[in-house]
Amino acid sequence: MFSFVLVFNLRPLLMDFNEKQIQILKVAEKLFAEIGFDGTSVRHIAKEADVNVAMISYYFGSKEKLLEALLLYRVADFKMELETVMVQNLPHVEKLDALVSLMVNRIHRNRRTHKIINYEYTNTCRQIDFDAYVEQKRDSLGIIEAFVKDGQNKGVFKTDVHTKLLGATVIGTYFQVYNNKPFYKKLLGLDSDEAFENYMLTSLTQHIQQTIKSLLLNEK
Amino acid sequence: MFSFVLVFNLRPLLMDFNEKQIQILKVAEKLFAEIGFDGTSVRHIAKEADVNVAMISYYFGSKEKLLEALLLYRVADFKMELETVMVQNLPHVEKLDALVSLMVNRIHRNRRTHKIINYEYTNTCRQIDFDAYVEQKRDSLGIIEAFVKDGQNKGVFKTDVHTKLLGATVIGTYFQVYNNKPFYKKLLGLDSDEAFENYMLTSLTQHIQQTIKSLLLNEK
DNA sequence: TTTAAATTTAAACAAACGTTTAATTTAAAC
DNA sequence: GTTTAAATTAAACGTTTGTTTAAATTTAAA
Repeated sequence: MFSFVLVFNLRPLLMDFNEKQIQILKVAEKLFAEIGFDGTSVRHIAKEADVNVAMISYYFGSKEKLLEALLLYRVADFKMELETVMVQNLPHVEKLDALVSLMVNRIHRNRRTHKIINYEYTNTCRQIDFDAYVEQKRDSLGIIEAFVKDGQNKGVFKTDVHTKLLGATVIGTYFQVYNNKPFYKKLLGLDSDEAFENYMLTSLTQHIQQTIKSLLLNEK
Repeated sequence: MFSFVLVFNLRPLLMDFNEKQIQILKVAEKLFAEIGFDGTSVRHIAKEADVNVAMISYYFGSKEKLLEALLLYRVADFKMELETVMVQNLPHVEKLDALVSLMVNRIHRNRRTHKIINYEYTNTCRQIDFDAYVEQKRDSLGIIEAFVKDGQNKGVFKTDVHTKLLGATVIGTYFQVYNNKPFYKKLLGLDSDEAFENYMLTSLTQHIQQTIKSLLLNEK
């Protein structure tokens, strides 16, 4: 009985999209991220996904609802499972590193959808539902805040920190580099997309870890 | 003879736009930033700027060239005059604060155009000239790098820092908050646009200063 | 006052847009 | 084999798009 209710509550999160629908969603994600929501035509999506134009309306209802479906499909994966790091019996310093690393990895994995959201979230004309995104964001920052407070109570973390802005520094640094890819590729001497990708997951991650640690840790 | 050549070289930077042209540019900047380049129609710009639609083609040639004119018009103001801070006879710590403060203020003043660039720079479909932007960015980072290196040589700054990524952390943190304005307004309990604006120029600036300082300064 | 150039306008242009239609094909159930 | 629903298609829908045209108006120099 209980599991029955559970299934129905999770249904919109499980999102039983069929193969063709997922195919469309993935192409839409790529194109929306690359050339923007308004810059991408449904015909372009249809062609790239190798389906008829009408299929988009048939499956999703409209272009806007396609975007909403994409958010529904992806935002579930935004969940960072910060708790799995939190419950580990690690020193605060290492926990902090693990936390930042997890954040960067998750954002990197979903960078396209994150980029779309960053573009569309403040667009007041559109009527897209961002509640799930906002909720995820709030949850993540809440867990971080609790962790920082705990560290502060135990005297490991500094207290004169804008805790609520730590997440902005992590994600912001990532996206400032990602959104200026050609510039940073040249600046950092990365001559291939693979080298850039690799840099994001090693040196950049390390820089962000270092940033957050030096903000929070009392000097030894 | 020499000044003659100089005038002609500076002409595209001086940008002798007339009042009506500037009126169009300002409206375009606002709309491009709010609803995107593709989301904004030339008729919308014309209506808001109270001019005939044809005036945009008449003055700028096309919608894309209007964007290029806007970049030309604004990017000149991106120049941060970091040198004026640099030549001051201040301790490195205070100079660092002044530097970050100047960066945030400049970015804030030009946030709309910066936002447009962040959206369009990686859009491969469009054929917009971003050379001036890239050059400004490179110059600014170059000056910062030199300053950091100087501080490191004098033993004031740490050496194990990703110097080339400092700018990304400053600008990235700013834009992560700015691009999620509704979210952060709620999170930070800012109930008006004025309160948000004020927060950006006080607490957020302070947070970024603190971030960069704790990355660079050796503990006393 | 005349003249020529610059500005402004309403209307029209073809192309592209998101969406719908109605006919056809596919696939599964009976 | 027939039936029924789902999937797929090409074509057409009415708008909106950026841009151009050609006429009208304004401006400023002659």
